[in-house]
Amino acid sequence: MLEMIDHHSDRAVYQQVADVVREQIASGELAAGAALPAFKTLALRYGVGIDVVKDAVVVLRNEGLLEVSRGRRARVRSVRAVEVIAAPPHARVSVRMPTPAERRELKIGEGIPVLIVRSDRAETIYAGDRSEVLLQGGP
Amino acid sequence: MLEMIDHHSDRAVYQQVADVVREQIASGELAAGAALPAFKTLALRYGVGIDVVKDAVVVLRNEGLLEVSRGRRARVRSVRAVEVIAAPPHARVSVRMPTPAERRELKIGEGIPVLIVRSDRAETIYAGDRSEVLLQGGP
DNA sequence: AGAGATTTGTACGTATGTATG
DNA sequence: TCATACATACGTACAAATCTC
Repeated sequence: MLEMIDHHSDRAVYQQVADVVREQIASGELAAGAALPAFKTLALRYGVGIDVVKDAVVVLRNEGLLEVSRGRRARVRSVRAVEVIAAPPHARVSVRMPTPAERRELKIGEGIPVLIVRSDRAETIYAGDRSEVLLQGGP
Repeated sequence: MLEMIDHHSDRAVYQQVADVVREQIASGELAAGAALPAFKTLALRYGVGIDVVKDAVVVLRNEGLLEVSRGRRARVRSVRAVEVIAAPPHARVSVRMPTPAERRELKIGEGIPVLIVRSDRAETIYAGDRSEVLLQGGP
């Protein structure tokens, strides 16, 4: 396993660790809901410090791939049921990361952006992992 | 200034530092394009370690509020010109964080999500800080 | 153009706190 | 109760990019 990490590469070691885990998620080797090995285990496996593993996990959490909470293993984020939002003609849809207040109110996890739908008067914000916008058109 | 950080609060110190800077950005005290003080300066100002400042900056970078690069001060991200994307009726719009490959190809900064527009056949991905989607109106 | 100072990035070490199982 | 596991926070050191003179 140690061959997978090159300490002399231009790419940072913690990014290399993130790359390996990201690929394992993409390939299905780590399925949705699966727990990662403990940080300490990963650190030993790849021959790096705990901090490096922690930094790699932060990267993947901020990509929306992992759910991390204290006291339990990091888990591959499950795909959530998506609610389809109907938007009227002339509505505009944009995206950004939520503020901490929005994350609390909408119960949005780390690494999940929000969808913002603006019509003539109203502006509504949706959790990006549970919503998608359907553009209604026609007469 | 030290009164702003409570080392005995339930809220983590690095989150408190992030809160202070976030509020300075929101209030305009730190304008778009403005450089933050050096990490070392902030650490002294708030009576915390360098790592705490670094962690706070990572939080704000991942919220899309700061641009950070080696050798130069962190800067408040400037609002970018937005290109309006016309989408046909029945197109669906969703959002997520980009993969590293997408970040490279579309030149997307840290903390910036992508907009995904799917019509019957095509799926197109746009940088979330430079694009918004407009539904073309009816007849 | 070049040298040196500044600043952030990365990596490792250590310790303590707190939630989970 | 107890062990496990992650979060936080202090420290140190060096590398690499940028800026200043």
